[in-house]
Amino acid sequence: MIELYLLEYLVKFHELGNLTKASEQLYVSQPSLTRSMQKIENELGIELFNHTKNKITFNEAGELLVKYAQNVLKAHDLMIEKMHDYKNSLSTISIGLVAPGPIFKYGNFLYTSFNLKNVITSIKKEEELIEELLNEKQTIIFINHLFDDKNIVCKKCLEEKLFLSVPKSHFVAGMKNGIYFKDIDGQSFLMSNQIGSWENIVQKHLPNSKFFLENNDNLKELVNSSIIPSFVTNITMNNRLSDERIYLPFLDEDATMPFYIAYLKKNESKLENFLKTILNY
Amino acid sequence: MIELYLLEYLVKFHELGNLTKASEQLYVSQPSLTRSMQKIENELGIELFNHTKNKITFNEAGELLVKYAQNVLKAHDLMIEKMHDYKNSLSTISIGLVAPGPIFKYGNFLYTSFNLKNVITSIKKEEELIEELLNEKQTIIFINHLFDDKNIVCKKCLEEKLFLSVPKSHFVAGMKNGIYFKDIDGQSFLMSNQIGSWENIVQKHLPNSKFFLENNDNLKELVNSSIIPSFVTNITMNNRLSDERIYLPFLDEDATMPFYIAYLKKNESKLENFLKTILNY
DNA sequence: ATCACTTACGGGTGACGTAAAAATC
DNA sequence: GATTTTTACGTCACCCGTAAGTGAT
Repeated sequence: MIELYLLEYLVKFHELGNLTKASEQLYVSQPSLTRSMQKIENELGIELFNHTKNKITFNEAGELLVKYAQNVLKAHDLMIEKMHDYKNSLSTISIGLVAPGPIFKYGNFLYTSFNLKNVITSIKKEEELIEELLNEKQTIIFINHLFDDKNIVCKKCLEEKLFLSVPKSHFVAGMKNGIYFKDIDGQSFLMSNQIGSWENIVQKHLPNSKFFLENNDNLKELVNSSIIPSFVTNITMNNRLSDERIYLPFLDEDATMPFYIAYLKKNESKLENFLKTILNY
Repeated sequence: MIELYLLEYLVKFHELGNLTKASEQLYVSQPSLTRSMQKIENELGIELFNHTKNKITFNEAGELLVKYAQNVLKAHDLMIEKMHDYKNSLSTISIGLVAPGPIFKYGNFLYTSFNLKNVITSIKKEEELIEELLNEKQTIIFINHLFDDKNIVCKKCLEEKLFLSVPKSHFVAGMKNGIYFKDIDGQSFLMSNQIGSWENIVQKHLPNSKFFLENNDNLKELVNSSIIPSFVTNITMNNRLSDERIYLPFLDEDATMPFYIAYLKKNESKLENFLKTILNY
């Protein structure tokens, strides 16, 4: 058996054409390379090089060996790469959501509950999330309805409630008990472009309104410097409170969005810490 | 870099399911295998096994690694095999002949002149041999005519002369000076089935004769126990002489067959010993 | 004189085997 | 009690680096 380190030396020597240069790149001494090449020749019992007094070059057999040695090293490197990928996948968790609320609420716990390097979150339709959970493309999903399946655990974990955010000067600012969608239909709104299933709800109940979609990075700043109404929820409110604005709860039933957490039964033990944390929260 | 011996241990362990059995087949101690498996785990930084107190089994990552490790070992084995094939080809010489005479005459020198494991001889038509020599499918060919080519060396080396072999009772047995083909046309003959270009000659000059073709293994015995005429040559005569028979030279010009040895100029140095031996013989 | 390869020599890492312990069946 | 894995420990192989040697440019 010709060990990989020898094949590595051989290929590097072939690449650079002389032992001295190869030894520098391999961080070994040059005599060590001489010995290694001799060792390969002895082990195979085939002359691989033309040895002259101060020059060593590959003969036909040596060139042939290099070709195959490269394949062996490639196979080894692929193995290492795939195992690292696998390891990475073990420390990666995929969270799927119908709306971003649960991430705002629970995001921090993901990192404290696991030894995670990567958290992948994606907002998708409920049916798609369920399919991906069953295919193990998602580890945890947050959906709006109870889903019953023998392989899945699904529990209610959260209610997100919608609030209207208006400047104090707005004509509805005095309605402290809350308002209904119909009271403000036709107005224009600043709104996040990543709200998932909330989008259906506001468009259904505010059919005559216009929405200025912004990504989350810009939204808060825009809202604070504008008199246009916008939305917050009980979850996002902590981050977005502004003294200049009044926050009025929507009183419609649809303005309360339930979240159900779902995961594969077989992952229950892995997720134990996280589940304990969020369900008691 | 995970060295091949570790991968070999891993795969054998996977194959046999426990370290003790694997250690027996690998001719190492069992603790050595324990250490090796730990070493792989450490090097990859991934848990590969379920360690219980007296049982160690592969987990998902371990199974994955085995798959890739098998590929690496396969690549290594292929490399070794191909290099051995190459080595073997270096110690193989192909001799092509238009007729078997030169092999009878020089065969032994092939083995004493080279470090040969394999000598491949084949009897073919002259044109085919020349083409194969140019394609390097033949190392040396023996043909009946001088062939001129800038890459080829071609020299006369041998004359083979045909003799009739008849029982003492045969009607031509008294013609001590020799005979002509025409004197015995119409007779039946025992003859080797591997005579190459001699076949054309006897069939041309003995158009009314019948030939019983036998392989060389059987021929001598058959001839000795029969009264049927047969052939020998100055080369094969040494092996086939029988007191019961008379050997008469054919006097026709065609009964003397010249042989020319031909080989590629670039191989001259490799063949030096052999050439020196046979050309002076 | 410099460069490139080889040989010689001494040192340290690490892979090995033996022995013993721990745990399961 | 037998089997299997793991830990402990001492030994030895072998791979390495330094230094010196040999030719070639």
